[in-house]
Order: sequence, then C-alpha cells, then structure tokens
Amino acid sequence: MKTEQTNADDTGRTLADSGVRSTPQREVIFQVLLEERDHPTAEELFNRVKTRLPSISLATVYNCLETLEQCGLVKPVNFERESTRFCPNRREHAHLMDAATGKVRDVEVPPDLLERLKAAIPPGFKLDQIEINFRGSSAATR
Amino acid sequence: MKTEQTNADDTGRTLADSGVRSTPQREVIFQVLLEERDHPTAEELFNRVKTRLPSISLATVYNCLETLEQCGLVKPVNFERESTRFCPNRREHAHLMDAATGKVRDVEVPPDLLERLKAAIPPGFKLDQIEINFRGSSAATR
DNA sequence: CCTGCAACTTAGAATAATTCCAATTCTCAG
DNA sequence: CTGAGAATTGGAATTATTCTAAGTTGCAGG
Repeated sequence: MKTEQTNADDTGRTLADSGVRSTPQREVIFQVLLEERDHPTAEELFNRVKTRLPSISLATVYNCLETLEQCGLVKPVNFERESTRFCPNRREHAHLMDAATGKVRDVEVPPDLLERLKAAIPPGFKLDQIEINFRGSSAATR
Repeated sequence: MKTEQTNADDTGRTLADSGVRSTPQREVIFQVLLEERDHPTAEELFNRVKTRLPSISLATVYNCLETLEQCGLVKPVNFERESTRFCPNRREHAHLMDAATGKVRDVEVPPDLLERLKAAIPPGFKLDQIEINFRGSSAATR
C-alpha cells in the first residue's frame, strides 16, 4: 500500500512525465523536502540543500519549487503573511501551526468531511482548490 | 434576528469596551468595510476612506485594521501571498476566491461540519483559529 | 561524436506589501 | 486648562519573492 510518493528515485520520471527536465537541483530539493517533513520555507530549504549543492542559489530554490508545484509534487502552505512553506504530502489534508513553536504539521481530514465541505461552495462554482489551516497551542506541558 | 454587527454606531462602544479609543479614522474605516462587503485590501480601503478623510495615511489604515482585529471586529483573509484582505463578518465562515475575477466572497459552513472539522486536530492541541479557503471558477457563462 | 538551441541556473537588482520610526497632533482625566 | 499617554502621519526600512540578463547545461539531430 503506497499511495504516496516518498521515493526520490521516482522524481526523475515524474518530472519527465510533466515535460520538464530532471536536474540535480530539482531532485535534491525534492529529496530534502521528503527527508525532513517539517514544512520548511524556501530559505530553510536553501540552507539544507546548500550542503549538497554548495553553488545553488536562492532563486533556483524558488524556481525549482515552482516547477515541482506545477508537476503536483509539492504544495505551498501559507499561514497569514509568513514565508510560504512547502509540503511534499500529495494527499488532501489540512495543516496545523503550533502557536507556541511555530512548527507546522499535517492534519488528516476524513474524506467524507472533505466532501461535505466542498459541497458548501455556492452553486455555479467549480472547485479548484481547498485550503484548511488550523492554529492551535499544544495544551500545556503538564 | 441580528446576530451580527452591521451598524457603525455600535463601533464606538465596541472599541471602548476593548479599552481603545474611538477615533474618526477607526470608525470610518470600519464603516467603509461594512458598506462594501467585497473584502478590500488595505490599499483599496485606503482609497475609499480618503474620500471622507483626505489626510489619512496608509500607515493609519494598517494601524486601525490591526486595532479592529484585536477588538474582534475584523478578520484578515489571506489567499496565497496576495495582499491581505479584510472582512467584517464576525460569524465563523469560509472564503471563496473566484479564480476568474479575483473577487472573494463569504461561504457559510454548517456548524456541525465546523465542529467535526475542529475535532480533527490532534489530541493535546487547543484550537485557536481555523481558516478555510476555497478557490473556484464560476462555471462558465453558458 | 559534435553542435546548437532551448531549458536551466545564477547573482544581484527590482518590486510589493507591510512594518517601523520619529515627529506631530489629539484627547481626556484631573 | 493642561499635560501625559495614545493615535496619526509621511517617509524610510524591511522582508519575501520575482525579475533580469548573462552564463551553463544537456539533449536532439546531423
């Protein structure tokens, strides 16, 4: 049972299937994103990737992320106006930011709930995307 | 049946109750927000408010919006990294951006759905806030 | 194998939204 | 009235992201 891509070896194929080149930069960025599932920002990703590709530039990180987004491999996550974070989890899910730590984690949402929610949009609209963001505080160290 | 504040005359009281002064700038901004429920950005609001308070500055608009936010009179609405929009609807609700026009509208969500959704956050977290954003295309002029 | 061209990467400049700052101006409690 | 704290203002500063122009890369076709 493997509904989600977690293997970087597949990345090349996925990129090719989307009609874009599979470059070292793109592969490493995606790899790094898969390795630490903590929803890093472009800047954080940049720092992590630099250890493997010392000459990479921040602009490339942004470029590659956009490409990966277009291929459907990566999803941007926005909380308020903070830097965009990036998530390689392709399943439809919500996000929770821990107000205390600022860390973001995935939250699974029951499919039937998602369906009902989608049904809430006014008639005459075709849903393109849904985004669900929670903010919460980890209820005490007690 | 009036569960929602739509009357600017109440603003002064609400502000005072929150321990902040009721200034012309704050009142006009809130008033303008109530008049046109199209989720304007700070800049748009600035332009509208200028017709009534010609000497107002953009910084004041930001300041006042923050104050109104703290009083719970206004909620910020963010889609991706676009400019923050502002919403005077205090009921818990979702937002829908029409991909074609860029316009944002409110979407009511059945309370039981909201409850179930809130129940999805992991144990040990106290929910502070939930944000639900749809993006959709008005399905054709046909 | 070579070549050429389009795709990709890069560094740094540019942009856009928002916040900061320091100097007035207001307001109201005493 | 008056003075102190609160609010407003204009402009500078900040920050995340995008743009630009120049250099590299890699692959399709010869």
